[in-house]
Amino acid sequence: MERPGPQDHALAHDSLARLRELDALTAAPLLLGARIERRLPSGEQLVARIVETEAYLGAADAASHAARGPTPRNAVMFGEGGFAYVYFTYGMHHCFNVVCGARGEAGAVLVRAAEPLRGRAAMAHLRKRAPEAPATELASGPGKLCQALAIDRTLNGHDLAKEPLRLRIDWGAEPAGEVASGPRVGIRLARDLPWRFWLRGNPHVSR
DNA sequence: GACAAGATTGACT
DNA sequence: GTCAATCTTGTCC
Repeated sequence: MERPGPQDHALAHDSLARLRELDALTAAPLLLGARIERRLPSGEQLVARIVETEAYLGAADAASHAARGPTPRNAVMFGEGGFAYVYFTYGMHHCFNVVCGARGEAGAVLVRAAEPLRGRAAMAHLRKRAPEAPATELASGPGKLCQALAIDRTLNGHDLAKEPLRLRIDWGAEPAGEVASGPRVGIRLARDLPWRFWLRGNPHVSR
């Protein structure tokens, strides 16, 4: 492969363009191993590697926010792939999703857990944990991940090819480990669908 | 305008 | 294992 250079940004953008061609169910396992890069207002760069995802579709998925059509909250899910869908829930937590599919079709991949690669001390601070807190406590759940990476609703609809929140996907990479799947967590409807994916044995996976 | 539920987490028995 | 915290959103009146 080419070494990183001026085309780096363009390549990153192209890699996200592929998300517009994939539905969330196809993309969810493929996003395992992808990197989230978050630039804090201070300039510090945080990096984490995705280890757990869940797929949410549109009308065909009763558990999805988009199951009953567009609303102000889920509008981003109906847009084109490669953008962030961030929502607030339980009065205190945010959840970060990667929108998938073409404009008009609803779908997103919930990023449930990630492995901190860079900026662990800053993540611990954002999580209100001691600097020496175990890395497995920092982003091992959707709410924790958003707290550790300072992701909130101001990033809803954000283009993930751009600062300050970027997603880097190496589509050609070998799977980062054995991919396991099972029922999604925390939902009431459609609990039988095995649309949750994780890297088996990875200690940063939730629960 | 009222109200129930929620793609969670952390503390506690 | 159980449970409270906390508030936005969607739905129904």
